[in-house]
Amino acid sequence: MADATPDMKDIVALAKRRGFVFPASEIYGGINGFWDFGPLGTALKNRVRDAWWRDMVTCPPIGPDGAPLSIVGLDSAIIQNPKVWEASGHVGGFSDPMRKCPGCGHFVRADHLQSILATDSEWVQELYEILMWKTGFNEVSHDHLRHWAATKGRKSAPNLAIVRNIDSVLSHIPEGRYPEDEWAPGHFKFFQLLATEQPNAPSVTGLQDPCPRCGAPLGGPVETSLMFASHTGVEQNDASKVYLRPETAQGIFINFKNVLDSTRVRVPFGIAQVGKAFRNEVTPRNFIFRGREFEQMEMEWFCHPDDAALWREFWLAERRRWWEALGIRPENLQMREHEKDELSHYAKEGLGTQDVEYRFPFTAPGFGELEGVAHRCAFDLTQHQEHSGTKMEYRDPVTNETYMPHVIEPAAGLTRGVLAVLCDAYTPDPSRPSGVYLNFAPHMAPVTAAVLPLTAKPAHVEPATKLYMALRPRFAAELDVKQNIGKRYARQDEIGTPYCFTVDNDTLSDQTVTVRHRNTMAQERVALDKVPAFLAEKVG
RNA sequence: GCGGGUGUAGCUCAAUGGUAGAGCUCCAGCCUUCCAAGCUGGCGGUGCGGGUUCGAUCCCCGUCACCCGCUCCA
Repeated sequence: MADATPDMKDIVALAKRRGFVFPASEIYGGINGFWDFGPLGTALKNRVRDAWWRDMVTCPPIGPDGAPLSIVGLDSAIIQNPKVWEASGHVGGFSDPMRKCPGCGHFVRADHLQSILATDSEWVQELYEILMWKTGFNEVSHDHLRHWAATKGRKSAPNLAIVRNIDSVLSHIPEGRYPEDEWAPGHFKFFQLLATEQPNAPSVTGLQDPCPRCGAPLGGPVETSLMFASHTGVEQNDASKVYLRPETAQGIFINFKNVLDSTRVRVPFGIAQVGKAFRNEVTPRNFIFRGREFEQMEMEWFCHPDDAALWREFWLAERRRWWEALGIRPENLQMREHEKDELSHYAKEGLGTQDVEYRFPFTAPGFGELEGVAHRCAFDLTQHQEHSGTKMEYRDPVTNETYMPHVIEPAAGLTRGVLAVLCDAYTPDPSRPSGVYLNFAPHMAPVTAAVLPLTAKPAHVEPATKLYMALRPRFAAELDVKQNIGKRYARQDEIGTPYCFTVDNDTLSDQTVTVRHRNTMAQERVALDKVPAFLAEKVG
């Protein structure tokens, strides 16, 4: 929508009502993080997927030098040898140690605790203000601390040790000036002191870390993992443990040599794959935007390290262009460079990552990720070479140079792509009976054409059936006979069918039908035998 | 994982500690020459599990799902 942002509730309701997306396992109460695609949702997803495959593998873009790129397809197993995920860094790194607060139940990432305390804690901010104002961070005053703990601190940090037991905590906080000391106010250790009642008690091992929200001493790190685990074979033990892939990319890297040896590709070239991936997200949210099972469209572009910058720029532009070609409004798309500290483990050393983002209704006015274009360097091939002992280096047949190729990875979310296309098409229109229509680009619409006899009389149904049979082999066509014409138009509006062909009495005399255009509701007449050509022109 | 909210038919909503209703949709039939029209008929429901009660959709507890806000998002 260029104007008002549509309501996500309405989109979810329409998606279910018309068979795009259903809650998974709905009759059993559903299951958090999973969704089922209905008939039209499947059709739409296939449209997006097929467009990607066509534009990546069947007919890849023309490269900077004017020659078509070389990209081949792959479909690897969802379950791989577990060593794949150790080598890729997912088993070790795809988990964040979390710490739980026994006081308020707050869950905080262990490695972010200091920065969260420094910037996102209400009670720390209060202390900052008091200490800044009173002493400029240079001095600890028991009077100030005592006053805060007895008043404001009771509300903002009720479980902080100094609030619960002022005298005991003050007794081990030295008073005075020590600007360079690590205990100085503003340093992490100072807040640890405030959170620790008896630092030397035998039952307590050193200083406590306070909860940013309530001040209670945080519990130890809890191991979490975003990896779905399963077992191969009927015996379930550590040796049989396997993982469902959290990304399709590794299937490509571990087949790098196979593809090289079995096809005639030469660097630079790409390997593309579409498939399911699984992540145990902490909080699945926002409809199908973040599910625990989702689908990816990933292409790994292997190139000479010296050319990585060139190809990165190429793919950044190309991928944004591609999303626009799906019919998504350009103003709802943006590119965003990742900050240094949000770069993935495999992209730390490279030229950075940029996302293609879409303005989803639930992120508006902000944007949410559709696709990431990452410079993975030689990280993955190097890791697999080390872990597997298989040489992954590439020997250029012309120059005889041997090197580890770098990888530019455009990794797109198919599931998110479907959501973006759906949201972008959703167009409320109070002036029409359905109140809404889906403004899909004609080539993306699940149903391209509906053939509608004006009445259910044989005189109308017979020519309509004939037309439908002519369209069926080439186009996603529907024949709908039942109900009055208005209801049928309304239904086609709601599922986003761009063209309806209606057979009426005039058809019988002059062999023409009306074409009803979805967006304008305008009608024009077209000869029966010209309908296939009409559609072919519209959907390419 | 935390806090708040919601949960009655496919959808929108009503009602009551005592047989759960309407409109629209959908299906069948009639009628109908272009935008959910009209007539007749039909399908279909209290998220799930406990508890209190003679009796629970309503009250209580738990659970599940969704929404909002946190948190998280290699």
